[in-house]
Parts: sequence; C-alpha cells; structure tokens
Amino acid sequence: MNEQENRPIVVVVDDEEDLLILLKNLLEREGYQVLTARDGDEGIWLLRRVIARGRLKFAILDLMLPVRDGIDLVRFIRKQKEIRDVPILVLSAVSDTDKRVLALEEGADDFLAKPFSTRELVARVHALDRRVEQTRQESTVPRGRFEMGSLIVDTGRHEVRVSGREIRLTPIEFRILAHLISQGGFVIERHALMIALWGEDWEVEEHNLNVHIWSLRKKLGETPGEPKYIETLRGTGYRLKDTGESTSVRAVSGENR
Amino acid sequence: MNEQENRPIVVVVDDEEDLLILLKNLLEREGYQVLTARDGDEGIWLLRRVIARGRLKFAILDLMLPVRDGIDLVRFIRKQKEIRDVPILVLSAVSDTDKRVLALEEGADDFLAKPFSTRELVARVHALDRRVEQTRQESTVPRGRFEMGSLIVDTGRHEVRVSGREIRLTPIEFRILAHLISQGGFVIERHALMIALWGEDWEVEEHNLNVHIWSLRKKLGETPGEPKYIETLRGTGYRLKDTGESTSVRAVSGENR
DNA sequence: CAACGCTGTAAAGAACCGGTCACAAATCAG
DNA sequence: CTGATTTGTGACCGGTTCTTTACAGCGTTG
Repeated sequence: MNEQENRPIVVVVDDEEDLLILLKNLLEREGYQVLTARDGDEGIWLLRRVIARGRLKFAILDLMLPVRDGIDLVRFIRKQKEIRDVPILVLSAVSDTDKRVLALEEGADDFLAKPFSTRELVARVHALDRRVEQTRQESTVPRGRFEMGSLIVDTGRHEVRVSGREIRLTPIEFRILAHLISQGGFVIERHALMIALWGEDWEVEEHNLNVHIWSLRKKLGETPGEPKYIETLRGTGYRLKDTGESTSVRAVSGENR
Repeated sequence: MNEQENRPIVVVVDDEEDLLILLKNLLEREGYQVLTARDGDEGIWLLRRVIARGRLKFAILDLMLPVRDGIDLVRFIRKQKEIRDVPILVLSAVSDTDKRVLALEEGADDFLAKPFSTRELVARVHALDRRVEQTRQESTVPRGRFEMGSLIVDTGRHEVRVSGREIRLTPIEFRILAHLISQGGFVIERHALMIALWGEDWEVEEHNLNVHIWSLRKKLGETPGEPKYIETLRGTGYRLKDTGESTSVRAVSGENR
C-alpha cells in the first residue's frame, strides 16, 4: 500500500483535455488523488469503481458532457448511498444558467463558471472540504470500546451487549447509545444529540429523538417508568445511569480509521 | 395586541418581487412575521423602524441591490447596537464570490447561493435560529465547576450536589443557582437575575423569581426561616451564604469553544 | 401602631415536555 | 420489483414545570 493510496480521492469529469490536466495538477498539489473521466458514461463507471475504495472526498463535474449530461452524474451520485453526501462542484459556461439552476436543484453544492481562475477553484475546493469535514465530525460516532455497568458498546465492531447478551440496534439507536456511553455518566443535551445525529442544521422534528430513545430503551429492556440505563433529565437531555457497579468506562483508542 | 404582533420578526431585503413573495410565504409558515424591502435605502429605513420593536430575529439580505449594496446593510446592522448580534443570512448569485466573501468578512453569518431550494433555505434559517437561541441561553449560564461549602455546581455536566448528594433542579432553578454560585459570596440583584433568566426585556411577573427561589431552597433542603445557602438581602437581591467552611470556589474554564 | 412594601408560602391553572404508539414514508436487501 | 427494515411524523396522554394569584409574615417608615 503506497502513500498515494491513502490520500483522499477527487473525481473530475470534463471533456476538455487541457482543463483536465490543469485540474489534476492543481489538485494533486493540494494533496488529493485525482481520478478523471472524459464523458458521462466513463464518469459513472469511474464513480462506481471509486465507491468501493470509500475515500471519495468530492467530485468536480462539467455540465456540458458528451454521451451523458453532467446533471445525470449529479443525480447518480445523489442516489448512491455510499457517496450520497459527497460535495459536488459543478463547472459550466457562464451562459447556460438553466442547467446551472437545474444542477443545484438536483443537489450540486457549488458552482463555478468557466473560465475560472485557479485561485478561485482552489478556494472553492477548500471551502467544500472544510464543510464536509465539519459535518462529518458532527455526525461521527465516538470510537472505541466502552463499558458501563452491564452495558458494553463496541463501536469498532458495531456491537452492543447488555449483561452479556448481544442486542441488535438500528444505526441511529446505536449512535445515540454510543454517544451517551462515550460521555460516561454525564448529561448530553438534547441539542447536542440532535447535532450529533443529524448535523448542525438538522431538518427533522426534535420530537423524533424521543421516539428513538424510546425504541432504544425498549431494546435495552428498560421497564417503563424506572430507567435502568437511560435517564431523562427533563428540559436538559439524557445520560447513562451510573449503576455504581463495576463502572469501568474505558475507551480503546486503538483504531483511528 | 394581536397574535401576529408577538411573533419574531424577520427582515428580508431583495429586489426580485417573486423571490420576496416566496420568502414571505415560506417564513410566515415557519411562524415569523416577515417585513420586506426592495432596495438598500428602503432596507435601512425598515431596519430603523424595526429596531424600536425589539423583536428582530434575523435578517436575510440579497447582495445585489439597487440604490445600495447589501454589504452596506450588513455594515449598517453591525453598527446598530440594538441589533448588532442579529444573525444575517446573505443571498447572492453563484457567480460573485468576491462579494460573498466580503459580506462574510463584514459580519454576515451564513450565505446561500441563488438559486436555492426552499428546503435548503428553511434548513439554514432554522439552524440560524437555533444557534442564536442557544447562544443566548448559553451566555446566560456561567460555565465551569463551582464549589462553595457543601455545594457543588457543575454547569458542564449539568449537575448539582449538596454535601455529595446529587439533587435535581429544573432548568430555571439550575440557572439561578449557577448564577449565585458563580458570584461567590456576592450579592446578585433581583433585577440582574431577572435579566439573566428571562432576558433583557422580560415579560413575567417579577414575583415569579421569589417562587423559583423558594422551590430551589426547598430542594436544597433549607429550613424555613434560617437559610443555610441562599440568603435574602431585602430590597436588593440574593447571595449564596459563605459557610466559612472549605469555601473553595473554583471555576474550571475547561470548555471554551 | 398602622400602613405599606417586600418576601415567603401555598395552591391552582396553563403551558410545556417527554413517553407511547400507530402509521406513513423512505430506504435497504434480496 | 417486492417485502422487510428503518426512519420520521402525528396524535394522545400524563406528569413536570412555569406562571399567576392569593395570602400571610415581617421589616420599615411615618
């Protein structure tokens, strides 16, 4: 596994050879691994291939493409669950505003009119990068193996045990529990949980959290009324109940992706 | 005073009539009272008029404006002390990044590239709203861990202990105690407490404070008549009694983001 | 000492919040 | 494409919390 293989990947799709080379150089200088395609079909093929590697940072797409429209590519990306939230920077001639609008509606994140200055491009790319990095941190799951009383949560192998017995949680439930246990016995405010689960500008009902907490409690085997594990602090948030037992909270920091 | 008059106000300045109507509908559905202007001068005039009402929640400004630049409006808002910290969401055409950057430098909080999806706008607006709401509440609660005699208040963990035993307080009670203990043994005037709890322009009966203090005292285990913790200074305010014990008041400044 | 203002105490109603559940919508697996 | 799982929403309920109101006690002041 050589060094290049660990760098974040950028996919660039454009039919102008010159531009492609320019972008490739520019972005590689910024520390990305750049993969290119020259038309829509090739682009989709490339994206498929990249999905497997799981390191796609963002995509730069020209709108005017032979064989397949750039907008098709935007749609394609937004449909693949593995790369759904990858930021997309769209390039197009100044003239076609229609397509520009369409692309943004389909989910492109930013837009750059050709021709552009390299400074401008780099600036945009950095902005996108920052944004994705931020939202990823927000929705991230604390890493490690945590124990608290009869609860064990191992985020590495995605496993939860309550008094030895393994239980199955949905992704959201899992993340809630992971956050709670990673905080030891301390309160997490509703607000913080919302951000942790759905990002800074979440668009779901805050009430939704109650529902997930509820189903999580059910799976943990809580008896309604008296929580053994998840404690409600009205008007504030939730916290894992300190059972007072062998409360060995331990985070194994071994695996940072 | 009709119902509408109590809703938070949003000011929208844009020269496109369609967009203005769209935004007005959208935001009114979200529960805001929407006031609009079509150019910079009108915007300033409108803002002046709104300042008096004191319920301005945030402003949405187009950057490309006839008569006066949107950036002028940003500057204007940031100079008015009454609305200095009102969040500003800036709209701009995708193309002019320069202005966008400038606007952010002048103090705009977020920007949205035109055209945008209504979902996106609503999400941003909510995020802004929450952010301002949160920081307003946060700023009124002193941060850190405070000890005084047998009392411990940890605002980070949302925890209160009296002689080791944890007690549960409602949000308001918690904030009262946090303020008192953060002042060490010094008086906090009723007036200051009112502002800290309900904001600069509170609308509740001042007597309400007595009630909360009373229930707080009960939870602390005060014996009526002789306050061990919260001392009343008639005509002035309250203060935490200096028990003379191991009065180690300490603020841990750990968490400043 | 009477009147007043300020605070403590108590209780009642309103507003709010969270728990519970059923169902709809979105997503995923085969 | 179909069925299963997961996620999100609306409705309802019960309890908590907030606010108002009433009244009692007490200190201050005239």
